[in-house]
Amino acid sequence: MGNSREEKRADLRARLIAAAQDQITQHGITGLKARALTTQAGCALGALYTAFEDLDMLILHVNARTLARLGETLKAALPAPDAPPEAALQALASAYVDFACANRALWIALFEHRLPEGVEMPDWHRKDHAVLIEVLIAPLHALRPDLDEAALVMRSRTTFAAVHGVVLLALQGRFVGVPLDQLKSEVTALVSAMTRGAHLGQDAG
Amino acid sequence: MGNSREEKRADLRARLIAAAQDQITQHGITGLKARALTTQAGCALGALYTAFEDLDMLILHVNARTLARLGETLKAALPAPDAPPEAALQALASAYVDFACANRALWIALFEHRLPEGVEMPDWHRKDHAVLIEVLIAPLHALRPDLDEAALVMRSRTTFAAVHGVVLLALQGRFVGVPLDQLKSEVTALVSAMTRGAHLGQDAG
DNA sequence: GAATAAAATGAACACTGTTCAAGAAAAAGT
DNA sequence: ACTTTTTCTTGAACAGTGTTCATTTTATTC
Repeated sequence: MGNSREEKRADLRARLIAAAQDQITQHGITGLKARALTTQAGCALGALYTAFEDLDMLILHVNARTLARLGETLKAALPAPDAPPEAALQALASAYVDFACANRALWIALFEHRLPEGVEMPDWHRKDHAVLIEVLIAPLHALRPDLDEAALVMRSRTTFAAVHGVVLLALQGRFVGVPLDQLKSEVTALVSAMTRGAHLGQDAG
Repeated sequence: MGNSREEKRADLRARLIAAAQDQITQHGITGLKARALTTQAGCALGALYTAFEDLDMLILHVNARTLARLGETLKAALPAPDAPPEAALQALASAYVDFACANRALWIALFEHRLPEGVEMPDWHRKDHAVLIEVLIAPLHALRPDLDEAALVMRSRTTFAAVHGVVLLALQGRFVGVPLDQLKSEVTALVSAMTRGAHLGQDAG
């Protein structure tokens, strides 16, 4: 049995990720503490640092899993490819709101967690974020066939960020945020306006 | 001289707020440390807690000043009241982007700072956030005269949050954020689309 | 100018994330 | 099967937080 070492190590990492996900779900990202985490995972405090570089990297693994789930949710929400682009964008926005509400603390962790100053995000995690915008390119292309690939990528980021901003301020409970019971209708209205406006206008991309 | 006490106390508070603002500007909100702060303010560590309840409340005072400056910037950017609403919204968005870029760390502090779980924002600071949305009501009313006051307030929050989301992800340097050199053009395009779409459509408010 | 009240001080405390010498466990050698 | 060597695991100790509070210093009052 040459893989007992690796098996144990993989098991420890999995237990730590699961415990971290549970702690974030229960107490938010600021409530994630190394001691409570390792106790729940059934290992010693120091074991955390044999499995991951530090707490930040563990959080990145939790975020990677959340992003993967979110990506699948968005893809599942896409209507048929020949559906009108408005329908696709509304379905994606609706699925995004639903996911954020149903996975509140984990979703907020995606955007509130910040690496220490000077620490760059590792490459393996950068790509995980692409799921947020890649599904937008096809409907936006249908809406704006005049834009080239680069402009479409930019417009995807902007479109995502606009919807994201509304959801974020609402779920953070900010004073200027929309109340939760009006979040879906406001997002629908925003996507509706953006879609009609984009359809209509041919601004400088 | 009965006011020597109060004068000193007010001076200490002012020095602490100024030092905190400077520290946040230089090192971000996570780089604000009680010891460095009090050293720069020229007082003892414990003096901080005679002037403010805790560090969080001091940050709220810094944020209040930032919001006041931002509010004046937005009001100064407003065109004449009879200007077309598109022009007003574009001017406000442009001023918002400029302010965020020119006061990056202080602006980010407005939205990245979170009170400890269970601590509610004090009343005196809640109202400070209103400047972000109150300037939007008039142009949105011109754009959508069919909406009542409550719906206009909601639409103001949503419109603000949409622009805010694009600026936030860009200035945080998130992977899905728009690059800084394209931020203004993308925000312009977003406001343009939202404006035309709102002008056109009469969705359920 | 003494007595009293108020405020400033910084060492000490409680709680973080992280490290590392010491011990336990596994693998290799004979 | 037992020893040796390597590897991994452990949790006490460390460095860095925000916050408190007995003590000292300062301001006000009589």
